[in-house]
Amino acid sequence: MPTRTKTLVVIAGPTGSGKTDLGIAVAGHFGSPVVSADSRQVFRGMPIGTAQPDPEQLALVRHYFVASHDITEPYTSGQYETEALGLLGKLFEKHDIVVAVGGSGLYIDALCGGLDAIPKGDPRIREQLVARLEKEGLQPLVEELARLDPVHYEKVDRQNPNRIIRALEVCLQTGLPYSSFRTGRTKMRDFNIIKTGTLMDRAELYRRIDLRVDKMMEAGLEEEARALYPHRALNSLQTVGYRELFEYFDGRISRSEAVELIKRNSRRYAKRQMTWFGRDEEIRWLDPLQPQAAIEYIETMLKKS
RNA sequence: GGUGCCUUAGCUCAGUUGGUAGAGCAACGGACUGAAAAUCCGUGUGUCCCUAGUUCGAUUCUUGGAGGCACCA
Repeated sequence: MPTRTKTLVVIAGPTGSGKTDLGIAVAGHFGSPVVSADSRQVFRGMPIGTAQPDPEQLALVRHYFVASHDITEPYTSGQYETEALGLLGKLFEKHDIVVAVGGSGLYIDALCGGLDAIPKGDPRIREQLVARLEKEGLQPLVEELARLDPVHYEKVDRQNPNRIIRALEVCLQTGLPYSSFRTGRTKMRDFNIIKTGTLMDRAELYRRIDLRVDKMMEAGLEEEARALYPHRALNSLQTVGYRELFEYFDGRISRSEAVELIKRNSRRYAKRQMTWFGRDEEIRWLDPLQPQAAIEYIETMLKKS
């Protein structure tokens, strides 16, 4: 096995926990760029609601996958794996250390361990399945999956339309069961990975989230959302902070209700992130407000490898 | 000061003809392989304001108190 001299430092964690600042402190210290692993910050036109690093922060450290894609592009975790891996190859030509910062657990897993080579869904097949779901309900689709892929049928969450449709579209498209693509193996990367996460007291995190939503509103989130309203059906806008404001624009809820819902949904999102990252035993949990301690930990790990 | 009503989960409240209680929201736990800030599953977390009675048994009835609201002074 070749000696791996390059290292990816991962900073994961829930929304609002201080990943961006910590990432900049760490990357700044090592003279590294930051590769974002965030399924919403990749998009252009939504800087406030997705809490992208601001221009000042972007001037300090080079960032990738921030405002890099158009909202009309149906972005996926698989595409992210390919693009981020390609980019890392280039970045490692000039840097020994690259920092990945992000809250999308699936994206981080795709980057660190890889996704299986399962075909991306054909949009037409997906459309048909969604239409059937709306007309016939979930049950017929579940039964079809039981026929086409009894193995996956046993394991899958049969009440989750997204999972059923995804598995079915692969079966229909390839003529092979979805489960036959699942290897259960993690891909070996040709770089070292130091995985860290931002750990924060729950009450403190929620306070910060609530405060940040108020600041987003002051910074013009409403106007940002209004400009995106025509695109509200896009997947990129199925996003906390926008959906709630769209409801307000539609007259379904008041402005202050929208703000409260954004806070609540951000808290729930943070909780889901904590559940995801909590089961990753490779993550070393660090205090995001102590960048110096984080840097020391990373340096210790670098010496070991 | 007087009269009436109220006090039950984090919040708003329901309820128990006396057998220690339940809704909504909030919250909490979990799942997750190309939609993942998405999607889905699960869970009541409680000095029933305090006190003394009546009672086998009081959150429920009675006495006294505390706090709140309304009206009358």
